[in-house]
Amino acid sequence: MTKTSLSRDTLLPKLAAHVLNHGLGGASLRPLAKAAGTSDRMLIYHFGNKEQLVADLLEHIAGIYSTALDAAMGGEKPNTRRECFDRILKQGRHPMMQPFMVLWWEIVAGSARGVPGYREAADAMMTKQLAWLETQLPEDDPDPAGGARYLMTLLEGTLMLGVVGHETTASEGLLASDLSGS
Amino acid sequence: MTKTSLSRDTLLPKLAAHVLNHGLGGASLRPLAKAAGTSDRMLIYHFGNKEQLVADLLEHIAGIYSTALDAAMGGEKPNTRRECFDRILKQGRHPMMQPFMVLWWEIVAGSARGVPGYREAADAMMTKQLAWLETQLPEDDPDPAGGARYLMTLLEGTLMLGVVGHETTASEGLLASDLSGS
DNA sequence: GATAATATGTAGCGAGTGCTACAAAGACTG
DNA sequence: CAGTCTTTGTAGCACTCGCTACATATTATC
Repeated sequence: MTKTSLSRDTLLPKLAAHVLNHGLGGASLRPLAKAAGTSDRMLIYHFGNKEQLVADLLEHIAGIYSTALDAAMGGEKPNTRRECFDRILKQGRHPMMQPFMVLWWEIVAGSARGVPGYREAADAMMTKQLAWLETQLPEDDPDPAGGARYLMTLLEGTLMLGVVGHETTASEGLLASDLSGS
Repeated sequence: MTKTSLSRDTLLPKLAAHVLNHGLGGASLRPLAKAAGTSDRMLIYHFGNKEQLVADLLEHIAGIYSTALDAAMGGEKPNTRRECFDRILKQGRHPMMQPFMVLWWEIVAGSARGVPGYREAADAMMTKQLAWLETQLPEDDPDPAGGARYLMTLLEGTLMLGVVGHETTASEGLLASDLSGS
């Protein structure tokens, strides 16, 4: 088991990197294997079949995201929800985050379609992000749990509109009036 | 041209029906052809290649959606934005709408990934829906354009959280306090 | 009715898919 | 050293993919 799981854990980061750049649904064994410096034969050997590979990969990516969020924690807290929203939105739109965002929408779509493993990964990532968002709210926020969910709803809606080419007027003009308090 | 486009127009509804039930990205020519009562050979003949077929299909589906929205228009207007939000959310979560919603997230994901044709379709559908949403706002709404965008952001965020298994606490608790005025 | 344009069926190509059978090399254990 | 177990390479299978060559109907035009 030690050797096997060690190999799997060695493979997963490289596979995840490839998936972040080329997508998850369209990925096939041979390109994945080449990206990880091995063969399709060995991927099946280590993961059993492709469905399991995808499931493990999703779990691994959720883990990456989780640790990234943990690393992003800390620093001075914002003073208002609006400030919190803007800060996170800016981070979400950062070019560095784009491969992850693209993959995120693919995961959402797979979750909606019922592709095995996708919903679990999406749920895990969303739960983690909600917990993280709670810690990012202003110190004096009257309802951190509810506020995090409200902000997340607004955030994801805004990001989605951006993906679709409606980042401009989307929520910009409106948030000034509605994002103040709870 | 007449015969050709007539055949194309005959095919498109059946193709769209199949795509709504089985997805767009994973659809391949032979199953599509069988669903439309023809052959892969003829699909290529009528559309040139698969990319063009997908583009035409997306445009056709956007058209379907547009007319569906037009048909849904009318009726008494809601009295508050909150009422408007609830009504549309309920409609969006209706089982009858689910195939369309599933496809919608696939289109969003394709748009994010840059798949040819997806972004245009997503943009068209979103633009149409925003225009429709403006007409659905309360008569006395102080800022219909902005309000539609705000509601759309909230709506799409809520629907996305639902797809991912977070429909419960998502925005429910919060909307009471924040959705009142402009 | 000859000719041409349009429409459709049959068969298949080359590439890619997930996955497996077989064999062999290496490592570990008695 | 013999025997066993883990890891890996090679080759290939049965299948699907988008697409095309070729032949043949069907229809329109002169």
